[in-house]
Amino acid sequence: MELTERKRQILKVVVEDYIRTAEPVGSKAIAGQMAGSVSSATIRNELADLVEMGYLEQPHTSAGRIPAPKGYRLYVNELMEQQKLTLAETEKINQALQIKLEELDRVISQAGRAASSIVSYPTYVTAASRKTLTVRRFELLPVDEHSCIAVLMADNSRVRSQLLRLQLRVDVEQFPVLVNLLNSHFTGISGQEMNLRLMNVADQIPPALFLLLSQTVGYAADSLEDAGHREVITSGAKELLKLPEFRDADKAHELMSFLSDSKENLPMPEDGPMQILIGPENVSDALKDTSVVVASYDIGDDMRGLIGVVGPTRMDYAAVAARLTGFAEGLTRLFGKQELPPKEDTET
Amino acid sequence: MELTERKRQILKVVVEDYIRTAEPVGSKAIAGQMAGSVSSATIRNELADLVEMGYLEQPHTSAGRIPAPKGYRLYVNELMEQQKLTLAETEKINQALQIKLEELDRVISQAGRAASSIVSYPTYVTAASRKTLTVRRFELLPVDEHSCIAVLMADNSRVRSQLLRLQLRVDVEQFPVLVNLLNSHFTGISGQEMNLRLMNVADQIPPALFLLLSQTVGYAADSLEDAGHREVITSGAKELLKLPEFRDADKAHELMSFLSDSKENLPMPEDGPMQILIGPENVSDALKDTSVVVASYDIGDDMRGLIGVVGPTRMDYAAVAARLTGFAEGLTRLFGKQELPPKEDTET
DNA sequence: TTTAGCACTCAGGGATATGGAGTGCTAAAA
DNA sequence: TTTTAGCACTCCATATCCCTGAGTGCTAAA
Repeated sequence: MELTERKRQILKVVVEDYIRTAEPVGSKAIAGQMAGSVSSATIRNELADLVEMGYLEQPHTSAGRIPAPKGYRLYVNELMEQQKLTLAETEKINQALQIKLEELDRVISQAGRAASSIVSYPTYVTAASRKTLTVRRFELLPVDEHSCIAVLMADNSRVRSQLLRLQLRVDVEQFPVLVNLLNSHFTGISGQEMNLRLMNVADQIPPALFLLLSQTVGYAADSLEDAGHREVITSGAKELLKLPEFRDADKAHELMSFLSDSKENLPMPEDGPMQILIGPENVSDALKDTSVVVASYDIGDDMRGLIGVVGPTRMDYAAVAARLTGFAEGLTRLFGKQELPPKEDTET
Repeated sequence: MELTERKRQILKVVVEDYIRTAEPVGSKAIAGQMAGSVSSATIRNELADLVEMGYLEQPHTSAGRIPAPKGYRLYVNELMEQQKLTLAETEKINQALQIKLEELDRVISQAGRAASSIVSYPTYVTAASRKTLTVRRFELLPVDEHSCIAVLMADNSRVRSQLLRLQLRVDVEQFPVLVNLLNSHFTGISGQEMNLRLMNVADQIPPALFLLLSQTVGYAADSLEDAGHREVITSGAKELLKLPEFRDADKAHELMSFLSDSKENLPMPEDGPMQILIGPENVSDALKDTSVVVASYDIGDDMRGLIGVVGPTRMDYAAVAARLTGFAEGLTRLFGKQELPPKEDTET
């Protein structure tokens, strides 16, 4: 059977109506919205065809039709009109992005919350490095005879520091030696490699120094791993409760547990700036009845972040996609504006 | 009317039964649990008295009784038996506390999640400094001509660092001068005072230096404020959905919004190691129908943290109190074990 | 190919029974 | 004076039934 232009029109109306009302839509309502060009009886014939072709579903005889996943897919791919953000919405997004730049992960989590409040669905955010991070520079600052501060700067210009406890006493004059060693042999390599090289120098320097060295390297390796790690932050799960499809507490609980526990399983598509996953297209079972819209944004320094929205299959794809894209662009701009990850001074 | 011992017994049975089942409890059931010493008719007389005295309530004629807030209060104050944790539970708590010590706020949020999973109610956690923090030591490490790293160590031994961008070129030789100035004039004082002193030195040093100085001081002041700030982290809100009293999505949504938005209003009692707030005893309207159990724990360095549990008025006070106390003690131990906030090395 | 008409289906909602848990009260027993 | 058994009464919860209205599928005419 052929998918005529009229069928497509009808499908579009059904999807958009159902997105709005969450109620099955009937032939009469469709006829009304199609400017009276055809009668409801004709629509009914078309609807029957669309059901047969798998684009629509019927909860029971004598109910209206609701879109099937295949119908949503067609809608998203071909029927959906690019929605433009109103000035007010753009404004709102930009306002939400007036984040004081601090720790990267804080920005991420704030961004998630802001996004969630804008699309009013739960969101998840993540930032992942595209290439493995390395340390660009080490520094060790003696504090007292029991401790010193290790400072390291990654090759994405992020700085971390940590107080280290000295297991064995280390002479202050030895510090420059150690720092030299670190900077000459442990920069520009991955955490694993660091640990390997550590073995090589084990018997070439005194034990006290080696202990401190391995502490520092251990800290560095951990930091790198941490920064490269795909931490996922979810927010706004409570928005689910507003939706009629999650008024059932059990369902809501199930999805919320999934969102807060098994974050590794959240969709992380690699291709393109935006992707929409509809119902059963999701791999995770918990998401089989929901749809996910994911957009990616660029952080400087070869990092790439993802920001996703989880909602019912009947979510307003056009609106969410537009807002999310706007948001991702905003984030890219935000991070692009300054290569270094520093703060903006509040006053002075 | 007098509150006889038997009335107290009955009250206790009612509270505990209701906590377990969330259903009004009737005279017959009570008689059964009181080892048959009296008949249900007698119980009924007593129940009527207890209602009159305000300890119990009756949803409607011909229903069983449920505890009134006053009844819970008496139960918590006098009737409740100190519950001892089983070995398995202690074990579970200790296991949950095997947290790798990293950033303090991460520990806090992890602790919250762990606690929530143990008591299966939503929790909130916070850490607040008892006295104002100050910087003990400053350090500035030149990176290149556009940037340098500021490292500062607070008087609670926590170390933070940040890449600073140089607005004006600063000669490398000037760095020690600046560090000296910082360490001699800006240590041991609060953030506000720092900004004041900044004014005083404004015209005594070259502009380039002053700019960097004020950047550093600004960063320090921010960090101190941040650390002293009462950030509240909530977790486990989804647990609410399991409870019959929150099967109504609207109610659940309301409370969850409160938990995630208006964190400042969460109860922060100052007295004693533990406190229980029952229903209307809560100040916030959103908590009028819920109870809160809060325990405090000691972080070293004059810091004090709070960990609270939010649940229905019918929550199992004895169990929650015991677990929460255990948890708070565990946290105190955890922080006490090592004055310095550093990590334990994972390997080597 | 489209439309009007008509019989048919089914979910949702309101009204109406019915069962059962639990009470309050009274009068007798301890 | 306190406790207990007995009994009538209350009221929620559940099930049942019926009805309405929206919506369909089909047929026959335009």
